[in-house]
Order: sequence, then C-alpha cells, then structure tokens
Amino acid sequence: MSHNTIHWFRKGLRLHDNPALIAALKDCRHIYPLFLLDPWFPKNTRIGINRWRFLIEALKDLDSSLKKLNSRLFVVRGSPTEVLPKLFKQWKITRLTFEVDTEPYSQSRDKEVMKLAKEYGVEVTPKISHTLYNIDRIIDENNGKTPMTYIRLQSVVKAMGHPKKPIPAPTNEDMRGVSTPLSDDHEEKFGIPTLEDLGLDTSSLGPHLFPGGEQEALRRLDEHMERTNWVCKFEKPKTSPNSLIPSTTVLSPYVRFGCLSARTFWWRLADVYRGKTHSDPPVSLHGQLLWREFFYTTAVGIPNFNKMEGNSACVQVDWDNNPEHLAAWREARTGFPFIDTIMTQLRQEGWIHHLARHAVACFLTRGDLWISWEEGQKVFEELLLDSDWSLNAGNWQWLSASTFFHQYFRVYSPIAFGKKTDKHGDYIKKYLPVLKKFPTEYIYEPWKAPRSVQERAGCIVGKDYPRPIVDHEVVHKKNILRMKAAYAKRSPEDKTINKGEKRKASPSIKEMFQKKAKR
DNA sequence: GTAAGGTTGTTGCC
DNA sequence: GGCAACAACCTTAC
Repeated sequence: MSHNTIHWFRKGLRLHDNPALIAALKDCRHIYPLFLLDPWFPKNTRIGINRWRFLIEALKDLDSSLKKLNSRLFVVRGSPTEVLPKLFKQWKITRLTFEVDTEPYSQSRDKEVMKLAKEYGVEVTPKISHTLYNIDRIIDENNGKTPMTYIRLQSVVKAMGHPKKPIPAPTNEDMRGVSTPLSDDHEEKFGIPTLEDLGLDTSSLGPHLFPGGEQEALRRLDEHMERTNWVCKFEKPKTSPNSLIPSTTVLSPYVRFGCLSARTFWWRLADVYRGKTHSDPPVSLHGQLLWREFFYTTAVGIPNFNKMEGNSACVQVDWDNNPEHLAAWREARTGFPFIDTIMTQLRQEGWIHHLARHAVACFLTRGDLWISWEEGQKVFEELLLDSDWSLNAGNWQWLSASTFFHQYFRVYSPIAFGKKTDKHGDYIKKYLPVLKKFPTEYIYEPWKAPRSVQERAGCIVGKDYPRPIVDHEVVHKKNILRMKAAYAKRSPEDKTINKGEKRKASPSIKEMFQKKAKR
C-alpha cells in the first residue's frame, strides 16, 4: 500500500538520526513534513525572544534541507487536536509518524492525537530518538523503580548495552517514488512565520551567538570533535563558569530542539575516545549525555516533577514569598556582581555555563534568598535556549537540595566562587560595564570599596550599582539551619519515592501502539 | 545495621 | 596548590 504520510516534527528538528521520518518515507506516495505552532506552549510555558529566534531558525534550516529532497516544511498554527483531523481529511492521510516525547503535556497530547488518528483510519508510527534509551525501559529494567542516583542509572543502562547507532538522513534514493504536493501559494499558506509575524517584540533580541538549525549543529559538533585531546580530557567540574569564551561545547540548545541527535553525539564521542585514554562519566562528555538521560528518567518516574507539592521525592521547604528579592535576582540587581553578571549573560545571550547556573540557583534558593526553586525554574524556562522541561526541573531540585542532592551545608559563595576561575573579574567587567573601572580588589564586593575608590571608578554603590540585598555571611548560615529543619520534618515514607510498590505501569505511546498493532 | 560514596563548597593553614 | 576541618545530608550496597 502507498501511504499519504504526515511526519510531524515537534522536537527532533533534524533529518539525521530520525527513524520516524525514515519510517514515513517507506511505502509512501505523498509525504507532508509538518510543524504545528501549538498555542498551548506560549499560553502555558514561557518562551523568551531568543528561544523563539532559535526555533524559527531551526525550522528554516529544516525547510531548506527538505527542499534539497524536493519537499518542503508545512507550518500550521493551531492546536494539534483541531488541526490534524482537518489535514487528515484534506490530504487523505493514511499514516502519521513522529518522535516520542516523554514530557507530560506531550504524552497527553499524543494520546489524544492517537485516538483521533484511529477514528480517521490513520496508522500511527512513533519512534524513540530524542533520548539515548527508551526511558520507560530504564525504569522497567530497574524493577519498575525510578533510579534515584546517577550511579544507579549508570548500572541500569550498562546492563542494557550501548545506545542505538544513529541512522543517516534520508537521501534522494529514500525519496524515490515519494513526492510532496506543493501549491503555488505554499509560502502564504504554510510558510515559516517571522518573529514579527508572530507579534513578538524583537527589541530585546540578544547577540546572535547560537544560530538555530541542524546544519549549524552538525558544523559545531564537527568543530568540537576535532579537538580530540580536549574531548578526551574533558571533566565538567574543571571547566570554567566565567570564561569569556564558553569552556564547554554549548551544544545543549541543539540537542534540546533535536537539531542534534543525542545518539549521534554519543557515537561521535565514542569514535574520538577509541584507542585513547579518556575521562569517564559522570564528568566526561559521555557523562553529560547520561545526566540528561538521568533527568529524563526521573521526570517520567516521579509525578509532579516540576513542582514541590505533590512531588514525593522532593523535600518540602517553607520557601519565602519575596517579590522584591525575586525581581532583583531576575533583573540582575542583587548587588552581587558575580550573580548579576550571570543573570545578565543569561538574559542577553540565552546561555550560561552549568556552574554559573549552580551559583545563581543556590543564591536564589537555599543559599541566600530562600525563594522557591519553582520561581527560578520559570526564569530559566524563559531565558535559556536549552531549557527543557525535565532537565530544568531536575537541576533546580538538585541545586536547591530538594531532590537527588542533599549536602545542603555546601553553599556556593556569591563572592568566592567566581574568583577561583576569574581572579580579575574580567567576566563581570564584560557584562556589567558600570563596574568596569573598579579595581580587581573590589570587583566581587564593590560595597567594600572606600568612597574615594568608588568615585574614581565612576560608580557609587547604592546609586549607580545596587548595594547587596542580603548579607551572605549571615543569611547563608541561617538558611543551613532552615534546611536542617526542613529535612528533620520529613517522615520516613517521604524519604524515598520507591518505597512501597512498584510504579504502576503506564505504557509509553510506543508500547500502546505496539499493543494495538498486535491485535 | 553500617560503611562508603556522592559531577562541580569554603575557609584557613602549610 | 594540597589538605583538613567545618557539619552532617541522603541512597545504595553489603
């Protein structure tokens, strides 16, 4: 049978290692590569302007790659459950393919869509390619329990064998006998909108440091993989949070949108490692991909993963409600130059180093301001190009010592931490020009500078740059005691998500489909 | 029940 | 630059 197929792009904005797309082209007459601008996302999540730009660029790149295969991308605005049935009818669709997405909204959306597809007699083929492994299987292989430590996850996936090898992008050979019906008004009806078309305010767009798209992703991957010595020696904790040129790969935004396949990344690293001495997980680059896998797994296994309440793995903390402090943190005016610099870089450029994320996350939550990690999660969701539902929630829980990480007495100093890798404060001077003339001695704590020094630097603390909003020395000690109290309140059954019976079986979309297909 | 280990803390001393 | 002390959490493995 010759199918009319929609391949629905959501994440996975790429042609390489895209098994659902390859499946779409099999026994296919007409292929419709589709992207839906689902209003649910801007309504229920935060998408900053830099993230929008990255997405639009990724779509443009996809369209240009599809053109080379004599196809095009169809961009349609509207909710999937409304748009897809119309397209099923209009295009006489018999098959729908897409990449599995484990986020809660995606899961419920896809279940609805699969129900509709059945009504319309459309066959559905979901494929796993966003993660290294089938996340449901990781939990199954761990006796139905969510792995709560990285070491546990490592031993589970080790027993599962290597991640699958990536598959190549479709070629003109794969496209033989397959066509995309295009109308003369394709651009008007299905073209990729500009940021202006979407009614977005582009005045706060930052410098264009990380253009979106698969081609850019693969180019950057090649560039980094050529640095074999650097790749083999990579140890995450030893990279610098405040170097002027990123000390890590910054491939995360590309992996987030699926412009780069995690499996492609994994196997390219394996090629570099082969026959050489190299670092290992958790600190190696392979280790970083496994951290991603870890948080994807816990996000599936732990209900209410992006919240404190109703999240049984999460320590329940009496966080303060302090809108002034929250705004100061978000808007880079805490009075701590290291913190304000990181928040400035985040807002302008959409990326900050992992350890810089640690510093500002600790500061907002258990370190200084005692504000809920959920508030920080919202800000990162908006501003980080690589912000991802599972990873964002997981890392905020980690840093706030709410879940996974429990050594709450280890507190980052907003003054000392940055000095380790940037003694002179060059990073601060780059992003906070108001402090540019401050002598090195006071760059991390300008409020300590004598008045004459402040005057010479052309920056009076309290007037041109804020005074620190808290006394770190006092407040961090107090907060350690508050954490101690929060931990003491935990009842024994709070202490582990896996106490009691196994996680009730909730079959993945792929498994549901397989079960249906067998009938 | 206990010991070991946990990506990535800070300070002060040598 | 290395090391101990600081205070002491959790999960896992035995």
